[in-house]
Amino acid sequence: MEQDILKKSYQSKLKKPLKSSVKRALIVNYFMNRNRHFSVEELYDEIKKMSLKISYSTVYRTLNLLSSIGLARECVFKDGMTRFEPAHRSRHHDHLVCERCGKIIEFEEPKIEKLQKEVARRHKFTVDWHRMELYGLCAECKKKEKL
Amino acid sequence: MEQDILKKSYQSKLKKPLKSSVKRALIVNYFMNRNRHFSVEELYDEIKKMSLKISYSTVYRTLNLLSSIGLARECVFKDGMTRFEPAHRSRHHDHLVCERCGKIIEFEEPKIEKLQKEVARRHKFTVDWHRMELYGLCAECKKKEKL
DNA sequence: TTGATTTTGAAAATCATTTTCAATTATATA
DNA sequence: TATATAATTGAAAATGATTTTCAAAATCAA
Ligand SMILES: [Mn+2]
Ligand SMILES: [Mn+2]
Ligand SMILES: [Zn+2]
Ligand SMILES: [Zn+2]
Repeated sequence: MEQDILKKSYQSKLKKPLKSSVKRALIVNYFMNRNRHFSVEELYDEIKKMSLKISYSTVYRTLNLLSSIGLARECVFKDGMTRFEPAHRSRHHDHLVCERCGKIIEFEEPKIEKLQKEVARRHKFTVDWHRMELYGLCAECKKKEKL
Repeated sequence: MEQDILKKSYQSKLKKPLKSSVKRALIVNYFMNRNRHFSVEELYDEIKKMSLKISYSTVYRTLNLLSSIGLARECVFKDGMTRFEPAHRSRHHDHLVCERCGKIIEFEEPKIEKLQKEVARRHKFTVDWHRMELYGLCAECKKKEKL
């Protein structure tokens, strides 16, 4: 099951034994089967909906764990809330964020990535990671706008 | 004095009269004479250093005011704290952020901006604003690294 | 089983920022 | 100049997402 991936990855990096647990299994399961961003609240509500007990502490702890071992990617958009996405489902990408409906569109643009490296080189800067977000109106919201 | 620019701009947009005030003058004065980002704490400390009384409420209020009428630009980097910069001192640009020493380098890269527009068009998305930050090590920190 | 260690959740803490509200101040007008 | 009106201020409380604390519950190795 999914917890094994976690255990292996976790123990190899943090050398602390992991005990298996029902709560963590739930969270990891939700996580592994998502292929897009989700907020902490979204995950929390989903588990609550199945009438299962869970606390925010545990949710945050587990998500941070996944993040610390590189299984989860974190993004913080304009609204300031942390969202997570499984790193194994997609490689690096950037985001278009609709300020009306909140939709998040992912995109890759290798030409931009290349130019970013060029900018860094020009400043003798070593880039570890970056974020790029374009905010505005998505096609649907623009359509509604016109009525 | 500087408050006049503010008053004119503010009243034309928010049609509420602005009374002049010593505290606001201090903040606006600091703001207008900076040509790079500063944190709220930085400004607050600076005014305190001149042994002048000021409260964070007033600092936040005034900075938000400058922001709301477009005189200030806000950026929130990885650390989650809001920084401000005077909009009249420079046009749009993006940032390199050193994760070691906190240095912030500004850059413009028109080729990237053009490609961003292209991405947006491809998704029928209308971009209002964007942010792009490259995080890593600056040249100086890299040098120290090697010792 | 036992004993050691990890996990959990409720409640408290954090921390930047905002809000509240009563007191102070500026400004327009009489 | 005095007064009325409206804006400004700051202390303290509120906010809200996230983290921490800590005692109780669960897991696991021997
Ligand atoms: Mn994404
Ligand atoms: Mn800048
Ligand atoms: Zn939309
Ligand atoms: Zn540096």
